[in-house]
Amino acid sequence: MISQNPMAEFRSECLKALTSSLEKVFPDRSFEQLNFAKPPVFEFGQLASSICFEIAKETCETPLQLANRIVESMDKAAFSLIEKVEVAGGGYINFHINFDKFSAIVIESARQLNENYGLIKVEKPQRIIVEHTSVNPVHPIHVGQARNPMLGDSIARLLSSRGHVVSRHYYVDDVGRQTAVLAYGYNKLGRPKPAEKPDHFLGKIYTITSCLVEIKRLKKELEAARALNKEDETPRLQREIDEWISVAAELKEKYPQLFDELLQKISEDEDPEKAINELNRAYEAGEEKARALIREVSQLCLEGFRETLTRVGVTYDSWDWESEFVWSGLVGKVLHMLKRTSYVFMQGGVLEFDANKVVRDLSLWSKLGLREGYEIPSLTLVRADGTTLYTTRDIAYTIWKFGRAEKCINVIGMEQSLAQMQLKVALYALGYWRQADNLVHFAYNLVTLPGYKMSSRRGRYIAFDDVIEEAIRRAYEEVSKRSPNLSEEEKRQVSEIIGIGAVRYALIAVDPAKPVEFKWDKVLDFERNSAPYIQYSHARACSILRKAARKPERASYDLLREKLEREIVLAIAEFPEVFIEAADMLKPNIIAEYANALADKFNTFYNAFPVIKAEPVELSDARLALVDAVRIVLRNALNLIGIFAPERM
RNA sequence: GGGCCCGUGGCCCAGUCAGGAUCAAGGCGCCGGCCUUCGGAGCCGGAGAACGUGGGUUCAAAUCCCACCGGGCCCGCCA
Repeated sequence: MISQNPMAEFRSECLKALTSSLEKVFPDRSFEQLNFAKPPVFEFGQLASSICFEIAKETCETPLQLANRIVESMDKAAFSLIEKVEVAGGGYINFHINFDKFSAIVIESARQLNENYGLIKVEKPQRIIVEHTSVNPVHPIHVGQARNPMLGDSIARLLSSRGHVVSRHYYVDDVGRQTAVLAYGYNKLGRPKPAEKPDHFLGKIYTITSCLVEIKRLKKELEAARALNKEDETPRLQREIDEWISVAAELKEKYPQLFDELLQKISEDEDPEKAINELNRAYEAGEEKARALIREVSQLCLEGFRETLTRVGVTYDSWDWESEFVWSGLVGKVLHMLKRTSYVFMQGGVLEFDANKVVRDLSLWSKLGLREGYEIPSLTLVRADGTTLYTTRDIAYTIWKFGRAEKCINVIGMEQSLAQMQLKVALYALGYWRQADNLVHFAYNLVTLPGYKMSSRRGRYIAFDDVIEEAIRRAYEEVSKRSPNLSEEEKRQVSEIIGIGAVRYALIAVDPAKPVEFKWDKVLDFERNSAPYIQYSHARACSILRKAARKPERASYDLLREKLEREIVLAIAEFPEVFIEAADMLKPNIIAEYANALADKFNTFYNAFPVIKAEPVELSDARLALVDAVRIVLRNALNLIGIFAPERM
């Protein structure tokens, strides 16, 4: 017998047993929603019901007496996967699995379904767009931002394995000030061909340009403040100038040649700030020269991103250029639609969206998870110079996405929660109720550096490429030390897999709501509770199977009597349910935890019992099959979070 | 000032949304063992926790409710 989801079979048998017994004991009462919990320890059985504590309130019996009556009236003859039912504690009903049967089903199911084991499909697949990464193409991706593609890609893998039709989108933010700043500096330099990875090269140009322009702007502001005798403004401005000057000193130190060149070229300009704003305006207007320049820079930067992300196993189905939505008139159309609602007003020359009025009129508080009466700030839609803002364009983009999917998941840092909420409110205001309900902001917390705050504008960050490089370097050292027999080629391949796995694992294993503190030793961990540890356990399993050099054809699963063996069988049986929860609740981290826990059990087993040399051969074969099943589940779990499972390492 | 998120042994972290049972699960570090088998990136044992504080709900609270304290983020004609 083969089962897609063995634990669900056992659960449904328990439910049937409990329900029919309850009907006998309480003919007049109906019971809805009977839940089973996993008992704290294996000896208490594998599923438990605490229903008696609830019913006891309505009767004069104690939970214990009730539990005894219910268990007594169960039809034991109908048990198949249930070995026995016991009353325990103050009135729990504990269901024990019949492992003689169950082990056979679980192990054979995992082995036969193989790469499909655990990946239960939904009944009604949806078209889902997962938008993730979307780093502005003005500097290399840094570790802080890298958490995004790791989470986004894992979510996409989970949903796709769940049977949904998933499309991975990268939203290229080429409209806006930052890109204009970079393009301005790049143009000043005469559009040089990068001699290094393009995003790293452009990152330097962006930071230096941004810094120089900022200093110039602040100095002008300071002069103006002095001229107008605004004494209260000057100290703040002076402080800001000082700070940027120290950033400039850092940059000059790091990139002397590039710095001097940009300083000289930018000094020639009377008002760089104005030039940048003009470039931004021209680009939004779709003017040819601006288009050519900004697209060239952005494309160049994205080449670098693509290289980085492909290396860690992240790819996209669509690269959506923000500018397209402006040029195609979609943003304008959406603005037009918004203007026709009663939720838009002019204030000081800018167009504002009154999100709060929408929330009040439509009573959206509970939908947005807010306290009733909370006032949500308004959103500026259009600048005084007629250019649009990020969130405005995002409204158009979101509507576009919903033309292609029923559900949209935006993987975006939690610092953008308010903007994402305003975006959602705008959809409600426009009458896109279904879409708004299906717009998910998958928020995650930051990656922090112990010493200082990461700031891409100040050029203070650790590039993701450097982290990957370092991870692979350390993995190589480790592999060379531990597996000197591997060929040079194999060592390189394996260290790439291990290094990248370690990084991916570190960035997704913690709850996304919590911040990750970036420490090299933590991210590049090769000990327990890490990708390398799980990969190692997988390689060990492969090694046993290789050494055995036979198929486990005479396995007698009822010989798997050890508690540890049964715990492993149980863990394997639970994998499909863990997967369903991870996919439906968007929780990639529980896959990481699960894989780690299974690897723990497997290593303990490995240490405690012989497999190949076990006697009799029926037991040896059963253990071999168990090892094979563990191998399959570890690999499937790792693959769900984008980590390869090597057979040797 | 308002909103959102987080607070679990020296450090990191699971469990909190769907409340349950013996010691609140792991990891790092620390102490002591295992070079006996199939890979020591491993295994076994030990010390170490008022689950931020105070109330409340419940037969039962790390988990739900209220208040407070501490930390982060946001409240821009940035993204």
